[in-house]
Amino acid sequence: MDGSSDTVRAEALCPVHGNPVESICAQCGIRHISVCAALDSSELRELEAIMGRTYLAAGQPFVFEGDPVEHAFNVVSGGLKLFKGLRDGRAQITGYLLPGDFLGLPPRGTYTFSAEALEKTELCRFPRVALKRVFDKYEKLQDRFLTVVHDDLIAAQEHMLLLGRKTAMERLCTFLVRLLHRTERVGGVTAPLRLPLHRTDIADYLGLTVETVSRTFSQLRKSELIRLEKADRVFVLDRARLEAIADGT
Amino acid sequence: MDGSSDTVRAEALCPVHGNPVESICAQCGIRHISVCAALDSSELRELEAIMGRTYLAAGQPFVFEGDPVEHAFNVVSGGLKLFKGLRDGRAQITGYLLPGDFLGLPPRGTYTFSAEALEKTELCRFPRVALKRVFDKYEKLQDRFLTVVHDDLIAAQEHMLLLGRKTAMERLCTFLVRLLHRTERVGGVTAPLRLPLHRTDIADYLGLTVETVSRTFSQLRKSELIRLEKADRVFVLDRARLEAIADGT
DNA sequence: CGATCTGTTGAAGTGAGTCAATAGTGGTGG
DNA sequence: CCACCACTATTGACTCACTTCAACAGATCG
Repeated sequence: MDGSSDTVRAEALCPVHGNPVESICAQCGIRHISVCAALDSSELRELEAIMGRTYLAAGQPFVFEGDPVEHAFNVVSGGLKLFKGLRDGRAQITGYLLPGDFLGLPPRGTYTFSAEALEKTELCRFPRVALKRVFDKYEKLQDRFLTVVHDDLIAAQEHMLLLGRKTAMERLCTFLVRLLHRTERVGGVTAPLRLPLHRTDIADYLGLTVETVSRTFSQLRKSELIRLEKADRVFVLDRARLEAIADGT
Repeated sequence: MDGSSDTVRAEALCPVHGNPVESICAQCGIRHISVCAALDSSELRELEAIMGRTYLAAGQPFVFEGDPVEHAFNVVSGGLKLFKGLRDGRAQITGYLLPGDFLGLPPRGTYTFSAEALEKTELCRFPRVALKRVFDKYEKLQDRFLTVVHDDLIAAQEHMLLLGRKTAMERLCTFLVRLLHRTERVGGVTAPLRLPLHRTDIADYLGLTVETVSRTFSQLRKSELIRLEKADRVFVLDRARLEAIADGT
C-alpha cells in the first residue's frame, strides 16, 4: 500500500527548519542533491503544487513487491532499504535510499522490490499521474530521470561484481568506501562516518551473514584500518588501504 | 574503441535475408522485439538514415570499461556478454545481449562495463549525437528507452538476489528458466534450448566456478530434470520442478 | 532492573572453490 | 580419413571461506 501511512499535504512550512516559507522546495535542504535540482523556481512551484509528505517510523514497512506504484517519493530525511526476498526468509538488499534519493519511477506499474524505513523517515510524495504531466512538460526532468535510473543500473552492476566475486573483507571495505564517497558528495560528516544500516542489513546488502560482517569489522579494527566508536560510528583510519582492498588489490 | 571493427553503412539489403529492400528496418527480423518496435514506417526511415552496421567475430572484444560511448547498438544476430572485472582476473558477467537487445544508451559518456562477442555477431549502429536528435523529436522513443533501462535495472535487482542469496543449484535453475522464458518470448526454439554462453561464462554470470557449473549440470542430468544433447543444447524435462528450485522452494 | 534488541566471539560443519587428471569436440592439414 | 592439437567440459580429491549453531556481552528502554 503505496504511501498509505501518515501523510500531509504540502503546507507553507520548511520541511527542514519548520518555519513558514513562500516556497517549500526552494528551501529544501536536499534539493541540490535530488532530482529537483534540474528545475528553476517557477517549475519548482509547479511541482510543489502536486506534492504531499509521508512520514515513516523506524522499521516501518513501506512498499511490498507487487504493490501498484501510485506515487513517486523523494527521501527528505531518514532512510529506506530496498530488498527482494525468497519465500524461506532469505533476503537481498538491492540498495538503500538516503536523503536526496528518489523512489517510485517505474514505468512498469508495480514495485519489483519491497522497501522499509531504516529509521524515522520523511519523504515528499508526488501522485504519479500528476508527475507524468509535469514530466511531459519539462523535457529536462525526463532527462534527469533517465539519468537517475541509469545511475541506479550502474550501481547495480557494480554491486553484482561485489556479490559474485568479492571476498567478505573486500565487500565490507567496498561498502565503507562507497558510503564515504556518498557522504562526502552530499557534504555530510565523515569522521565519524555514520552507518545507515544495522549489521543484519549490512549482511543482507553484502550477501553475507551477520556474524561474518561482525567478524570482518573486528578484523578491520584489529588491523587498525578503522576505529569503531559505537557500532554505527566508524572512523576510517586508512582510507587508501581500504580502497585498495575494496577493488581487490 | 567503440565500433571500430569491420563496419558498413546501411545499404538496401535486408540484414536477415540479404535481398534488396526499400526499407531495411521494415524487414528486420528482430524489429518487433527491439526498441524500434515503437516506431512507424516513416520514423523508421529516419532512423535508418543514420544507421550503420557492425560485425564481430566470436570472442572479439567490443567495448572496454571507460571507453567513450560514441554509438548505440542493437543486436541483430549473435550475442554479447557484458562484464566487469577485478585487476586479478576475477570477472562478473552482469548481463548478456541477444538479438533484439540494445546497448549504448548511457546518459553518462563512458562505458561502465566491457563487452565481448559470444559468437559471430551483427549489430546495427547509430551515432549517439544523431540518435539524440531523433530522440528529442519522438517522445515515445524516449519513453521506450526509459523502459529499456528500467527493465535492465529490474533484471539487475533480480540477479543481485541470485548472487547474494541463492545456492549453486538455484542459480543454475534460475538461469535455465530465465533463458527459457526469453526464448519463448521471442519465439525461438526451446527443445532443445540453446545456451548462448559457455560453461566459463555461465560461471562468471552466476558467480560460480566452471567446475561447480559443470557438476550442477550433471546433478540436474542425473535427477532427470534436464537432458544434455550437446554441452549447449538442453532439453528441459521438468520445467515446473526447475522453476520451483529457481525460486528457492 | 529485568527484558529485549543488537552486536560480538567461539567452535564445528559445509557448500563451493582449488588443483589436477581425464574425456569429449572441433578444426586442420597431410 | 585419420592424426594431431587446442579447447571446452567433466569428474575426483582435498581445502577453505563463510555459514551455522550457540553462548555471551552491551546497549536501550519501559
